[in-house]
Amino acid sequence: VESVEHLPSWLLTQTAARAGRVVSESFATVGARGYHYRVLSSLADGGPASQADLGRRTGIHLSDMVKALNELEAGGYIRRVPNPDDRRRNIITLTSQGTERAQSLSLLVRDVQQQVLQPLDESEKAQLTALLSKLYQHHHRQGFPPLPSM
Amino acid sequence: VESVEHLPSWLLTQTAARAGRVVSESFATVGARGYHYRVLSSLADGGPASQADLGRRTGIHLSDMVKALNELEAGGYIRRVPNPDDRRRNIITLTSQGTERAQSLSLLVRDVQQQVLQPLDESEKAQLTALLSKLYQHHHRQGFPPLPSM
DNA sequence: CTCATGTCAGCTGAACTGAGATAC
DNA sequence: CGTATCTCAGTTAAGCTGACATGA
Repeated sequence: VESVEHLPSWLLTQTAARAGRVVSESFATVGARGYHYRVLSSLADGGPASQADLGRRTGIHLSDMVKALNELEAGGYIRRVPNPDDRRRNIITLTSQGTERAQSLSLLVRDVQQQVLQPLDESEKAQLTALLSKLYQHHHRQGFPPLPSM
Repeated sequence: VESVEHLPSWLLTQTAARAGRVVSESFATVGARGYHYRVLSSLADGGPASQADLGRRTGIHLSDMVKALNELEAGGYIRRVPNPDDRRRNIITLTSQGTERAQSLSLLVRDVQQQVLQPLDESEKAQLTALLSKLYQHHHRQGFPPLPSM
């Protein structure tokens, strides 16, 4: 039995837990959650979309998407408009408040990134991002289902 | 607002979620959980300990440790013996079944590692482990409290 | 009929919080 | 006294499952 602390999966989940905690705490100070940021930035980045599309873009389950959008709608950050071309769907759009919110949360995240990755120099940060990206791409595409709504 | 998919913290939590899921599913097939493995391997690796010490070694909270040990004790994998030198403490020891269990779970994890890290070659795996280890060490020691029981 | 969409209620493992009893 | 250990009850965000009604 080898030491747990050298297992990549252990290190991965532990550092992720740290990072997630720091991000969550940071979001909590302004009354937001991770899902809010992901949805808002996806809308700002990729434009209006249906809820199902948003789920695919962000990796958030449809059922969770409903909840997140309820909260964002209550806060005045997004609007749900029925899609006339397909009456099953809503078109989710950012309000002006939502655009501002997306920007301020984005700044928040940028600060937190530096906090989490502080012990790494620039080339190491790039390395880590590249490696994680490789893993993410691989598991996202092949071998595993495209995540939500399956 | 930049794309979420290039943020290290996003990649970190997403890949960790994948890894965690694969590990969990693998454990579930033999009726175990992540906490079980961490506790058993810590005992096999570092020898008998009090519950609080185990918590520090594994990064598991004291309250969760109680639950995990209850389950492991019910399965016959560990024993709780009162410490005569300090009657607040228990001495947690592995049974022979627990030793076997630690080994079999360890093999399971080894397979899962390869599954998760499959897209990376050997030097990339080593890089990733080194980078994560650096982050883990940093956040474990300085800046953040030593995790459980604080 | 099949499939996609949106909604709702609930579950899980992991991490964490707070309170209390006991013993150092 | 303060501190450490163990236990128990509860909370959170994230990810996930199943069921259902509606419409393409």
